[in-house]
Amino acid sequence: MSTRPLPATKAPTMADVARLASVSVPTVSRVLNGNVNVSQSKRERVLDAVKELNFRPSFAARALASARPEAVAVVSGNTSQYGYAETLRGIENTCRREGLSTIISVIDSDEPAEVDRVVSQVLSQPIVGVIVLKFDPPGVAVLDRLVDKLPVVAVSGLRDTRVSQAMLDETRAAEELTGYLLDLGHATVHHVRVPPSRREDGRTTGWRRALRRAGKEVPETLDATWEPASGRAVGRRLAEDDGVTAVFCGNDEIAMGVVRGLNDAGRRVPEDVSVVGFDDHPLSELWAPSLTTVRQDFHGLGSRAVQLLGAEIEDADNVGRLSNERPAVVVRDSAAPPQA
Amino acid sequence: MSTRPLPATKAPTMADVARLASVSVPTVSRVLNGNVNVSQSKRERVLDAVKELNFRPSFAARALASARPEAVAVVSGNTSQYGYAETLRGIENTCRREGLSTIISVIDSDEPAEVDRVVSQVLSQPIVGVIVLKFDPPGVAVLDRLVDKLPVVAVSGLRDTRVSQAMLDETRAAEELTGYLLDLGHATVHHVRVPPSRREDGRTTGWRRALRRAGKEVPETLDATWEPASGRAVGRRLAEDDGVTAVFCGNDEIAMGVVRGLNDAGRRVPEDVSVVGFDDHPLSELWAPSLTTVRQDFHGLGSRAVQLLGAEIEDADNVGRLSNERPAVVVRDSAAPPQA
DNA sequence: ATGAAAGCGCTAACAT
DNA sequence: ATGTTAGCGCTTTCAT
Repeated sequence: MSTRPLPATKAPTMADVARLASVSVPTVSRVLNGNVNVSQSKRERVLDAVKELNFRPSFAARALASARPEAVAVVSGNTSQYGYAETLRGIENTCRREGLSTIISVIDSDEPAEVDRVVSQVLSQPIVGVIVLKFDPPGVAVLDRLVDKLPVVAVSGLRDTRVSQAMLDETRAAEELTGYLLDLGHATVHHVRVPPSRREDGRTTGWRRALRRAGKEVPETLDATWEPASGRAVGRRLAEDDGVTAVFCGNDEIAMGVVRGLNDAGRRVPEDVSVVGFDDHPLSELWAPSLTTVRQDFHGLGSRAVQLLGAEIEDADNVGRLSNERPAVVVRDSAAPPQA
Repeated sequence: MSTRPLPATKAPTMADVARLASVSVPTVSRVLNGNVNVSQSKRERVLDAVKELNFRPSFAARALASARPEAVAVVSGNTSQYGYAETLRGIENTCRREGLSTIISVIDSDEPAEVDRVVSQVLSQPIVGVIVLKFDPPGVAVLDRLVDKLPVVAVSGLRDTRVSQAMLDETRAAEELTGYLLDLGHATVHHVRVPPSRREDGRTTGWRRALRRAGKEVPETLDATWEPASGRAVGRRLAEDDGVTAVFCGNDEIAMGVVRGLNDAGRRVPEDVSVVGFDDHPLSELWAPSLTTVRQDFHGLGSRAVQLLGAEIEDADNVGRLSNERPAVVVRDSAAPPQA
């Protein structure tokens, strides 16, 4: 029952299969790689032997001998974050459909040692290319080191001309969302930032642009961390300022925190102040009030990244391509016209 | 700028390094694998050559030649789920500290073809062992196929005697949480289940046990999906029954949905009905009312799984071990004594 | 259609 | 301390 076939009987090799089927090793290889010229009888014997021995080809040996890698590496930051996780799923699904494995390397910080470790790990693997989720500084750092070494596709919200890139046009979406708030009649829109990947996020840029274009005052930005609770503190602070009637948050989780902080201080949403988020987190619709936000198709984003990588590999000139898509504003209940 | 060194110049091999440093290949290998007997001068020449050529050892070749794998495979279901993602992070971090890579295989369904694919992918990799997240049927199916083939550690809430296992004692925790509700004075506690991995979840078992032990009536269970929105529908349904004063939900996201559904129907939480969840999701504290729940240390769970795997590899007798931990009830605002 | 031979890039004996 | 020789498990010529 709970005993184990002692020293984990060594995995069978192709030679074992060949012996059992009384054929040569290359014949086994031919059978397993589908296609070509093998007589029906031998094919069957081989298949039987494979089944009997429960043979699995060694990924390492295959990669080494064929020099034709069949995996793509993905470098990602915090995988618990909703957007990351969904994008990863999109990449994984699409790769699978293309017959590629995905090897995920997680990177937490942009310290040189960490970046080194990840770069090494990626480059030492038999891969066709890399997809870097560069929403954050570690991602950016890794990308910088990988560019021009092998096919790389970046996934992010900001354009980077050195590589092919799958994007969600955060800037335009943020501009649109801010515009929506302004159209509702708000005098200006305050902005709570999530930790930016470079100098400035697309979300912040879009917000600023919308305000400028409308000739509105551009208030100081407030900063949140990735912790939803940090939004709550910001919400309380915001509640102290009567001039605040509309707040655009860097993501939905922060928005939820801000709503809560505002409520703590006795301000109602959306009656006293409108709050909008970004991402369309699965809980946004359930939140009270349900959150007006921007829907981002992260899963599709991952798919597009894989397709870009495929194109780049097929044709080496297919580099520096852009696959862009504008996220859609989702109007729900957390934003309303300002009260007289 | 945006051009690429044409046909991606072939990666340098150890032989290239050896040539450039005027030493033999094994010497390069010795330098790179740390330790032993290499003269200072040669070591330096090798290191310089490595740097100049930007050499990275091939993972495949190394695995093949040394037959000493340095990766662990992780089989996981839906990685967007909070608990999965956190456990994965724990595994990843701990493996990294042990110098192991992690290879993640995602499995969505328990269809035989899918299970086959994942099993093949896992077994063809040069790995020391597998960690299976068996919270759901696909995980269970994979585990069944992998047992006795190589070191396997299961991660879940229910005991499985065939393998080593890192657990969170959901049953006891659920019992405790239900007991807490009963102690508050509720006549009984209703239960909304999340999709179970086997016949019955530990959460459900613990709930039932607590009711039985207190001599209370055991109401019919209600079912939710993994979608938080499904909880909302359940909440509305629950609101129709005046006998419902306390609800234990299979996870926090469902609990949030249930609260919302109850509110939709005009019932207040916790005044009219108490609602508790499970997991201590990052948003639970922010929810209004903040959710009474059970904190699960998923990150630690992942760590423990890796340690178990380590122990099993060191000593083949170290099989079938159990690393258990009881999650802690977190009292917040969504549960209160029944009114009148 | 099939087998023999060579070799992928590395590590592990074995010499010296 | 260092080089030489094998070989990991597979794929790929190249014969036949």
